[in-house]
Amino acid sequence: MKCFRKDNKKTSQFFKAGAQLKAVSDENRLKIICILKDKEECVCNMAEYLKLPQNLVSHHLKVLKEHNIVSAKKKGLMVFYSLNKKELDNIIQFFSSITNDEKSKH
Amino acid sequence: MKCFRKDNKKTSQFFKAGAQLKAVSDENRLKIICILKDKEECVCNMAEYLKLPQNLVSHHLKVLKEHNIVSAKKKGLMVFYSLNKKELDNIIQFFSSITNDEKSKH
DNA sequence: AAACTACATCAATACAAATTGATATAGTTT
DNA sequence: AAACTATATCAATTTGTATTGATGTAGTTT
Repeated sequence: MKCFRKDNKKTSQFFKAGAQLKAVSDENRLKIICILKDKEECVCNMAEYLKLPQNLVSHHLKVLKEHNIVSAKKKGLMVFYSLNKKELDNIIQFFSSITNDEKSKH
Repeated sequence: MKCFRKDNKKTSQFFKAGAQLKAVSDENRLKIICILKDKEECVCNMAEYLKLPQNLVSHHLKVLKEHNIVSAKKKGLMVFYSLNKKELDNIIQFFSSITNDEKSKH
């Protein structure tokens, strides 16, 4: 299996891709991504939309930020989050690449 | 947030999509998908490729099967698994759809 | 039918992640 | 500066999931 023969624990492309997919595969984080689809938004609004406590939303945003899926910028008291579309595209592309073999493209 | 206002727990599209993404976002399961990318394979070969115990591979295959990502067919003693590419495409499409807003297509 | 092979299941364990509640911090308003 | 607001962090708890080891089962070979 040449596609993962020399994998080495945490450095494997599969480990990294899995971690990013995992970051994205939580129900609440998917909803956050949906909220941020076409606008930036502050934490308190998202908490209201999602009907979730503020600290929980903060936590999920932290996870997304750690995986470079969202960015934050502070404006006064509030912190506005936005999507890093490029990173999302990368995730989609990696996933597509390992699921679509060449042979089936005819 | 009209995109999830009427969500009802386990029936939400976000819950379902999250569950499927979760099924796919495990390192070993990504490797299994990679193995099955362009051929079907039996459990014992996959276990050897992955250097994982057979029962663990069986477990991961079960998770993938529960989410309709792989199919199994028995041939004699062996069980051959194959990818359900259509389901994978669905996952990719759902994910693409919530991440790519219309406005950005100009 | 006994021994063997490939796979699945089950119970136990270990590990990781989501959620909650309490508190801290930074900036704002009065 | 005191009170307030928005957010982040921390510790504790709960929940979920991966992994392991032992055992069961179906089909095969001798």
